[in-house]
Amino acid sequence: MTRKDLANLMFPNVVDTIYTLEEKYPKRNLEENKVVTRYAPSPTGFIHMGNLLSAFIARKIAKDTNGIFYLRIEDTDNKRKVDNGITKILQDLANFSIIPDEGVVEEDKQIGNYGPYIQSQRKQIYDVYAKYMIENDLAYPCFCTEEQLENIRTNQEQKKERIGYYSKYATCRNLSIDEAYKRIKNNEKYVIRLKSKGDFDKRIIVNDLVRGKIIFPENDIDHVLIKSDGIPVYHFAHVIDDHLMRTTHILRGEEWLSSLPLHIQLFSMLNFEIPKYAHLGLVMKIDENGTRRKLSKRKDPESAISFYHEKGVPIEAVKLYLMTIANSNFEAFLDANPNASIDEFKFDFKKVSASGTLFDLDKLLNISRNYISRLKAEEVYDYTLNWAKEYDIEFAKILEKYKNYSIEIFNIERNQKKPRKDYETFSTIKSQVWYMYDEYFTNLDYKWGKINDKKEISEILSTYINKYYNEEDDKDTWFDKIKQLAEEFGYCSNIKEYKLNPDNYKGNVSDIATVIRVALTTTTISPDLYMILKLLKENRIKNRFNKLL
RNA sequence: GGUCUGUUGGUGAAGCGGUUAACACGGUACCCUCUCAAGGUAUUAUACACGGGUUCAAAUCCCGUACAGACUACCA
Repeated sequence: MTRKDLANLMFPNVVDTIYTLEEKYPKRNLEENKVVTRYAPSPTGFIHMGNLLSAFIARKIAKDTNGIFYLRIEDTDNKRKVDNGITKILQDLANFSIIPDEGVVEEDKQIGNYGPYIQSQRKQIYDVYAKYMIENDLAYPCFCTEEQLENIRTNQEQKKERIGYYSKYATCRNLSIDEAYKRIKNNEKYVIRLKSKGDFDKRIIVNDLVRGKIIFPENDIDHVLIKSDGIPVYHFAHVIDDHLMRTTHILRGEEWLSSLPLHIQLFSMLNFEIPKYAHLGLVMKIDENGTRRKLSKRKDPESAISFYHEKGVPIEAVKLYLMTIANSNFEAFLDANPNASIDEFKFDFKKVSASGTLFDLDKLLNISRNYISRLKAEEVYDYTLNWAKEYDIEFAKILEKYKNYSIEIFNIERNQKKPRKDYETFSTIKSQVWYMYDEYFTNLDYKWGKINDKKEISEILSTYINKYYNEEDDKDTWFDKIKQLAEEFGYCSNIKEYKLNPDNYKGNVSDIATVIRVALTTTTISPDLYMILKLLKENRIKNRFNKLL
């Protein structure tokens, strides 16, 4: 019995060889500096912030060099698969205009010459390499049961030894070929393990694009390569896929750093060229008890992309935020080039923070606020309407009914060098403009300011509307009249003067303006009162005043 | 237990052997002002985890400690 016999028994149907695969998936015909990256998620539900960040960067560096960004689906774990997993991923990506050049582009559509791009469809390919490794004594079948492995583990824990299947603990590595052959013939369950030649006392130096040189002990653990169901584990699939798909740069989270020695070892054993690696810091959050921890898909709603959709944060703002945490000099770049797009910014690995970034919702919302402030009123209208259609139908109907009027509302103090920044997200807009719509102007709760005497309020309002109000007035005329109104009631029309001699007056012009403001909006806080009067027009102003007279 | 990574003001974060240790968000005050927002000005924050070394010089290099995180699965 030879290794070849054993390999044939284990893989009777393999037709390709490692050489024919090299021909099928040849080196990409790209210039030297062009980068091939990928995003390789598992279809386990929505995309997590941290993953989105790495997808975002992967696409960015591919685009920066006119290279290729592709999408591969890593679905080797059946237990964690969810329904429509691929569609969900595609949707989230599309929302952020992260469109793959190659790979999986629809639930059941793949493009490109390096496929299939779904791991569950690549079994024949993995088998070729597994067979090769068996033949060449680089891997072996292991028949250990769960209990046996458990025993090894507890044994090691007791002796305070390193945990894992290695050297003297790796009993199956010494099984004879005949024995293994016989047991497989007998239909015994087995996995295929790496036959590691690594020495834990020796060091290897690996290079990471964001962390620089890292020194590791060599890997001496006989990791599982192929599970008992015949499906490879991540490590094996990663090495084969990224080689065959000719990925040049691997971007992934820091959680993979520890397995890098294994991956490098695998690349070398298979004579693959080693790609460049960049391990990104994890996206963290502060826990209730004040400690930092990885942003969790399960526990933290803000880790879901949909959270921002629901909140009405513009996607562009999320992208700007991601870029600022991806490259620390992006903010400075934006400062210097306020109108530049993200595409014009060059990503630089040297500017990636190695420590985990704390996810900062305030910062994101601030970016959102700034972004919205730079939009045109029509754009604000469109975005808000889209948001409302999904989350506030009633408001959506009102927006549609009063389209032009709404745009004028959104336009208040917008067309100026420094526009107002009071809309944080699209979901907060309604609470800031509701009073401009008569439909919402019911069940009112007036919050008066300094002047709260009903009689005085009535007198001020009726005097204003009868004696001073004129729809045609320009802003200066309007304000002059407000001043006159103030004087008439014994309030100072000049605030500076009032501040000098407060005792000579009942109050100042702002108190009078506030009465009008509250009568129209119920609140002392609003945008430019002149614009509000302009938009409401005479009849509606009178109606609102009459409610109080 | 083992391996690796990280630690700069309230937060994010520059800095890579010589700096008054940037900048942004936030906080505070004042100015502007019909309110608010914005804007302007100023201000704030005891900021380089700790202890050793190397050096004329260390936030920056080395070692140790502490803390945090990741990995240590037939999950990715």
